Amino acid sequence: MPELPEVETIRRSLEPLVKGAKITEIKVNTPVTQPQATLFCEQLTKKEILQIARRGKYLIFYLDDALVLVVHLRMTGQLVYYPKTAPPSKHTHVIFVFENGAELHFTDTRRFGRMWLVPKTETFGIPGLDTLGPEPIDEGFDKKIIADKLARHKKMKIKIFILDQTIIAGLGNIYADEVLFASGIHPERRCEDISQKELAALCCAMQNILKEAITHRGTSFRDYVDGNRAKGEHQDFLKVYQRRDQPCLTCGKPIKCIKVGGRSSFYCPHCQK
DNA sequence: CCGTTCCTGGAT
DNA sequence: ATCCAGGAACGG
Repeated sequence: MPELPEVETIRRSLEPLVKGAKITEIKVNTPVTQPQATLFCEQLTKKEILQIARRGKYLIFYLDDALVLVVHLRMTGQLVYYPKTAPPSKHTHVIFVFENGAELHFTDTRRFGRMWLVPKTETFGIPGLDTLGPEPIDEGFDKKIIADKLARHKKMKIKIFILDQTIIAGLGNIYADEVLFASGIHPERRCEDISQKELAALCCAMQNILKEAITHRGTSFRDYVDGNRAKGEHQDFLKVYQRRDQPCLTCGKPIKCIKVGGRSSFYCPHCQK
């Protein structure tokens, strides 16, 4: 489940490989594109990749000719670069072939991932991308940016709040649990009960943990790999996620798992109030 | 604002 | 054979 650190790691691994690369051919095996395959391929052929950016969990490929390719990997999506032509796997949905013979494969077992080809304008015309909240690892991200939103969602559980991409961009289930543990906040606390001090701690934990996870090249729990198919290391540093019944690394009491908003939520009942 | 849906592979 | 994993869109 690529979240901000994983998507950023993919961006960093891919950009040096495809910057300046010219697309000579696109193969679409599954309808995961917008517009549909024929138009998608037609518009993308002969375009050059100028740079790759990221917003939240979205990858944004800037192309010449004022076109933008946006990719969301959702749960199991992968974007892998092959220096030479490579055989597609069972779940390879889109292949970009470059002038130098290299290929970029989009594979996604669960087919939740999506690609959009849009003109370069101020907004992308992609609802989830246009409404994204602030980047938690940007300079100047702090509690002032989200304090008003916290006040406007009094009854919302704090975990649901930080998972909401319109409030903060990039957190998913793994990092939401890790961030709440680091700030000593129970995932079911209501926004109205979060103090200013706790909000500051939460923002601080977000920046620290997401940056640390990027340093570790992301969390490879099952499917995630970067643009070179390399796994990350951050799974070795997780303190609560997937650690049900294991001792809390702070107090030694067993980690609990409950459902919050239908999502499994790991936390320490002693350290998180 | 909550629950359901999409989708497949792995666990039970 | 059935359940579960979860990001985001959608319906009530």
